[in-house]
Amino acid sequence: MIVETEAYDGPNDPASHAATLRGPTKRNAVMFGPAGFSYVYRIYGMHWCMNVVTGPEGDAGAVLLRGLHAMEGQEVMKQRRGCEPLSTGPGRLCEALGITGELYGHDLREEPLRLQAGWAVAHDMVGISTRIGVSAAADWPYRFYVLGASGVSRHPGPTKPSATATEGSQE
DNA sequence: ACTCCGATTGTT
DNA sequence: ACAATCGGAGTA
Repeated sequence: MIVETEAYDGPNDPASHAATLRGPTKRNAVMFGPAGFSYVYRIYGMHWCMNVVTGPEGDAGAVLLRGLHAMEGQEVMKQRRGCEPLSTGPGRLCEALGITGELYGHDLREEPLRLQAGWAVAHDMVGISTRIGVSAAADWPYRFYVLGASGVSRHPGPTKPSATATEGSQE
């Protein structure tokens, strides 16, 4: 169950891998395609991160998967990870699920990796904060997470005091 | 061809 | 606070 995500709004978003580019590159090409496909990329030369492409074709929107609450398969996940936590954070999440670059552009309606509808989450259970690890558009409140859920990388929000962004404390 | 640095994680 | 580690993107 996905409990933490971050939104990236393509060319409109300075923090997106599709920002400021005239068009698709080899890496971000899948984001310009239809929704429901996976955008997997390598970060810091060692970790994989996965996005779900969103929006109509040509929009290059994507949602980064940052936190997962395992409901089953913990044993396999633990075997892949080798240690805890299992799927807290985008890199760990991919390692726990065995997601690699081979799944770039994968149709998430098909095996071996499918995205299925979960349960509605009440508004007062959704925390909002700035995105983690991004320097551009650092004040955009595009991170969403389930309050108190296990699998969320960080509950408080931004490390910096800023607090200009909407926090999960209210609403 | 060359340099810079990142949507991270784990250790010091 | 800092290292690990490498390919994408920008510059020459």
